[in-house]
Amino acid sequence: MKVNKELLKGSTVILVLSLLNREPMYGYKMIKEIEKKSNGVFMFKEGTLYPILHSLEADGMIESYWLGNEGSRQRKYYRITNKGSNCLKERELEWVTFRSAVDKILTGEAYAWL
Amino acid sequence: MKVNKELLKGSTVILVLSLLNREPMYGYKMIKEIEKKSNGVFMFKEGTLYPILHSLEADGMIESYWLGNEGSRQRKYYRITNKGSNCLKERELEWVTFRSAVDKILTGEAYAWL
DNA sequence: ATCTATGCATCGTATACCTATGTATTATTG
DNA sequence: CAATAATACATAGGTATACGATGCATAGAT
Repeated sequence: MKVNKELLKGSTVILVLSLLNREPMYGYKMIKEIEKKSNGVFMFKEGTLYPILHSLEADGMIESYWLGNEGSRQRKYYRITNKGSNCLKERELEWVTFRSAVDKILTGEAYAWL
Repeated sequence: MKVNKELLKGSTVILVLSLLNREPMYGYKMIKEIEKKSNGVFMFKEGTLYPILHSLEADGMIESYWLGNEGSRQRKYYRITNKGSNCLKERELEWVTFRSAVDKILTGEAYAWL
């Protein structure tokens, strides 16, 4: 993790949902994808990701199914649900709001939108 | 708090240091300033801010001094130290790194800088 | 044959923000 | 003038969450 790990808190769910919103994927692949797409900034640990996936599934945000290409290893794929898709939209808005608020304070700018 | 409070984690220190980097300030004022500058997105609680201030002071990032304008109420002002100023620079870089990494994943873009 | 990478999973721990609470002063308002 | 709200500092305890460590198993590389 290149950045303060505390920064990551609160962003994990949106990152996972965003990945699954593009295509169904299995856990291990997500870890690699997030690392790749973030240029190594985020390196999710199994102990971080799997509990999130289980929790998102319990909340009906994602669904899982086992898949194995003829005789090969079984992988547990996840796909996003409608509920999860809606949740993602809210979270994206939330992220933009959060990001501008931090930027505003860091730049010393007040009362300006985006 | 308009956004998921978990998002805030890891950003509190940079917000406090950034405020104090402009001018010395006392705790209660910081809470109001952060709320105002973030357009109400961040509403720090006393239970959040004061422990952070004490911790930053213990780490030598900020210094405190009591000040009361002729007979008025005493306020505990904090000013940033050189160490704190350097820390802020690192944290700002970290924030930009984090922000672009999240944005990259949300937009699905890979291998692009800023 | 051994080591590395893949792939899923869980438990305990540390961190850190919030809630609740306490105390005291100053300003406002009926 | 009394009551209330705002100001101002502080801390204890609860809770959420990511991480470290660990375990198990298969597949590929050397």
